Amino acid sequence: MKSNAFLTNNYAFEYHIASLIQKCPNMKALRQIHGRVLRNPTLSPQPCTFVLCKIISFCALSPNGDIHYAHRLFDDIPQPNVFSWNSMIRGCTQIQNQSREPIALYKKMLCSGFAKPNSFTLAFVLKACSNISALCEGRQVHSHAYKYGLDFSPFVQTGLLNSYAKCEELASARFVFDDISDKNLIAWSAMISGYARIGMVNEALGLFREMQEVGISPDEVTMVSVISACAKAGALDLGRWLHSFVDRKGIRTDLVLSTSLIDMYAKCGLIEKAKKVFDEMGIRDTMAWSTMIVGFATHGLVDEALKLFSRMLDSKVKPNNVTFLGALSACAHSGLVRDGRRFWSSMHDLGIEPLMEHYGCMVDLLCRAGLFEEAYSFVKRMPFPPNAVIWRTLLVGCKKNGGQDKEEIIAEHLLQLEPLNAENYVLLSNIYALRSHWDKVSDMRKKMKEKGIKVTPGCSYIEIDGFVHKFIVSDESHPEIKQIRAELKAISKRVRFSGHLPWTSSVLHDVDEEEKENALCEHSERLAIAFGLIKTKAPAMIRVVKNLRFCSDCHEVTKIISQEYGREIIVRDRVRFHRFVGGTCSCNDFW
DNA sequence: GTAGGGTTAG
Repeated sequence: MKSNAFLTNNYAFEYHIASLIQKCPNMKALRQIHGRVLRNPTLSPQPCTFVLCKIISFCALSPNGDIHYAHRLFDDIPQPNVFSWNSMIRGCTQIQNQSREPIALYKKMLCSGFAKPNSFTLAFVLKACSNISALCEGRQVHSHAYKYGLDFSPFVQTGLLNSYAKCEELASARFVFDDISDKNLIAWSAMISGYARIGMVNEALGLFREMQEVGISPDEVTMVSVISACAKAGALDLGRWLHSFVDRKGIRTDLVLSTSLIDMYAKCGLIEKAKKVFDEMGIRDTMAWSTMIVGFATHGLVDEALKLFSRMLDSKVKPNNVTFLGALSACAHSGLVRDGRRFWSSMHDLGIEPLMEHYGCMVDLLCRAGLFEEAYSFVKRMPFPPNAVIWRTLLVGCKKNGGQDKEEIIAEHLLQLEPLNAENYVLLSNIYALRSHWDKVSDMRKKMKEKGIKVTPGCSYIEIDGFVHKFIVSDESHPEIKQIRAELKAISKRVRFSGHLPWTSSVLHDVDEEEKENALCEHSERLAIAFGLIKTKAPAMIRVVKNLRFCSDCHEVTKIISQEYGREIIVRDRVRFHRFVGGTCSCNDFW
């Protein structure tokens, strides 16, 4: 039996070692401490669990640690306690956030039968589930929370909420949230971010108001979520109001919050304001620079984007693959082939490996510039198989710039990779219609029917008085649909009177011209613009966000509306911004 | 006996 004096000495040594580990700067120093522990006779043959846990914890969690070293030590423990399991689970999540390993470790822990999970374990493993959107595993952990009586831990609750939200299981996330009896700031923020991430802006904003009604004040993290929700929905008025809220309440505008504001202003069409927030930042990281560059690029402001890129290099902040995507897409939107090529080679110089998206940008750049053959051979030389986006870009290139002999082979690749994507069939159908290959047009329609493929419905958002209205193509559900239809008729008349004939080739259906024209009028962007014209008075600007590419007839009509109604209209489509003023669009019809 | 939830660009 150990004497009390021995125990005291032992504890004193352990605490001494623990404090050394706490101050440990790197693995070299840690190894020395480890050696000292191993040489201490009072702890031999096996250092006591407490000290070993501390060592494992450092190796697994410290930024200067070494997860492999942690693994080796951990594997030598016959019966690890819950603390060391937790350190390993958390450590693996930190090192590689897309890994399944933490979940595998958790399963091993349960199988080992020696350690019972605690609230830390579940919180860590839930984080790992969130990272990889593992819904099944998240659900299992949920049942374990009940089993081990940990369902009341606020950490486990937010962990569960988050893992459901990351899997876009908002109903389950909400179920967990509603079940929390004493909701703190973190729980509210987590729920809000869940809604925000999938673009449910009204729900996010509703909760944002509710949390304040029950006396919880949002902090900078909450603000980032709601502001990014506005960015997604293009809700400028709400976004502006949230910005003034930040100022009014004295919420700390940190790097992340500033970046979300830049993104929000850029995505809501107010690029000048985005620039102002950017200019006022004290410190800017890669993400802040990239957000601003991508903002300029989507607005077609290529000079600004490229100048900013050089400034970024001057200020010694390293660009990453997103920064280059911004630069390359700026070039693509403006047909700057030489600059695009320059960026492409400087990526290699900086050791940034081009990803699929970068190849996509280059193919887009070459196709838009009319260099179809070059784009095609560029794709042929890719070091990995091209994805559907790249084949589709090439196909659009064929449609505009010849290369008809390659159409069939490209179509084959595309349909092989994405046999169920309606967009491909619509595109092919349009190309065949353009070439008057009516048999192939009807073949496409038949294939879609056989496979049960539904076209992704076009959907547009417009914010009026702090509420985001959603319109789906041929939508009947809006409460004011009657007035909207009347307005659409009036618009049609005025547009026709100005000399525009509808470009009915944008309509796939095999129907007569009048029906095609009607179908065009039902496009979601038209419904949203008509609603904007009803609900606001000139000269108020109209801002619309669309989930798909702008339809070419709607683009033409919007130009005319901007002139006829004296309105500035900004439409953000899936790819970029279109700013219509006095009958012209900022994209110069190059999109 | 040690530790921890929510946030930004494509």
